Amino acid sequence: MASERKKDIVEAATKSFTFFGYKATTMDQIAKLANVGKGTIYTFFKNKDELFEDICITLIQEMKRAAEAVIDPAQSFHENVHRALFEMLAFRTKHQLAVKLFQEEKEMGTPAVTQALKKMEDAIVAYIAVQAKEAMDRNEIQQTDPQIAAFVMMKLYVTLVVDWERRGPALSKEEIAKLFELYVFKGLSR
Amino acid sequence: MASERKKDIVEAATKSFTFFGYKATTMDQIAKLANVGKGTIYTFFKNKDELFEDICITLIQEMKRAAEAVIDPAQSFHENVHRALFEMLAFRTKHQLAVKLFQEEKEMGTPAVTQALKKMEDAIVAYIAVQAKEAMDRNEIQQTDPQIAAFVMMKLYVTLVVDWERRGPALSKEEIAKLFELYVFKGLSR
DNA sequence: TTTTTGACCAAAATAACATTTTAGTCAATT
DNA sequence: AATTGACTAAAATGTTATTTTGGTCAAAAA
Repeated sequence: MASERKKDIVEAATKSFTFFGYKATTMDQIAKLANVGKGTIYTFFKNKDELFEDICITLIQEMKRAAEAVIDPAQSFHENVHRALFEMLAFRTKHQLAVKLFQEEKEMGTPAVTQALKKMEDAIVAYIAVQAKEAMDRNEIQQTDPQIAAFVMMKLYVTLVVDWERRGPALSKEEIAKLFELYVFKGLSR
Repeated sequence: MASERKKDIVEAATKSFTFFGYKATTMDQIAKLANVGKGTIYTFFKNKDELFEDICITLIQEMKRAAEAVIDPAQSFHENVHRALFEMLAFRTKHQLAVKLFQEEKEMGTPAVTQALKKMEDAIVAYIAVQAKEAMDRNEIQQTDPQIAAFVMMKLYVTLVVDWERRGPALSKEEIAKLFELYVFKGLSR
């Protein structure tokens, strides 16, 4: 089993990316944190970017797994969106990496980070789109472009969770869930 | 009537800000474009930033006027939002200044521009919030936080008009109106 | 042999310094 | 009283020197 070291490296790198961001994390730092010679990192990963991408892919997978753990195909799309939403709100407080990357993207615009976030966005939107399409085929929700529906949901999530904080007091999980339901499912019409 | 010159200056500055953005526009350039000595600008405006703010305030006022020209208090909130939305989509193609500032903000992060856009956002959200509040009081739409409702509408507008272009083909005015109605008023539920 | 290592190197980032550009002033001009 | 453009200090930009960092590889360790 050669990859106890690989695990150490990935763990150290994840910690460092989470605390300092992509740019401020050096390969020497990762090596030191992992108690490994720098060269060892390069036996597992071609370069810094590939190591970073590997970690991002893991993050996406974990998000997916977390969502799938609460989604019940027997339940309605509406109910599952609610469950997944709460799961993501909980996930967020645990996995600070995405939060840190979001921040680095906005205030430094590091290319590798921009690219990584784009991929995450793609994965999330694609995932929601599939669920939405299925719900439409089951005639559970209105017929509309599933890609756009997924994109709008993701953006609304960011709007309520991240953007709103700059205008008013941060919203509680319950408030976010209520508002998400209002705008995505019910609409303002009476 | 001393202010034929002031008008020239404001016109020249508006043109330059629109074509080159805030940072790439110099006071010398504005003076030359307006056929005016540079000092003259400073008899009307304390500094570059104040001149810029003045122009931004005018833009906000024009947007407000354009919206109010199509809004009919006798009509429903729903109908008025539809009208205002179309007016804004038309307005956008005319007044390229906001578009240019949006771009400069995203790719350069010029502080003065960030601040100006924040003010525009505030003005727009405040305006929509008042309309939404009135509609709620008339029991025309669901009771909810009008500030958040306004914020969500503005963000949805940006999502559909600007952000979506990076994922799929730009949406037509009609498509945008349909989607806006779907998510704000009707909701996905059947 | 295979895996690990850290001194080593080229390239990139940063700092230090020189040069140019620009916002804003004001004495002279109209 | 209004206008101007040469002028200045400060900011931006360009240039060069210095340091940092990603990535390599011959040697050491396993």
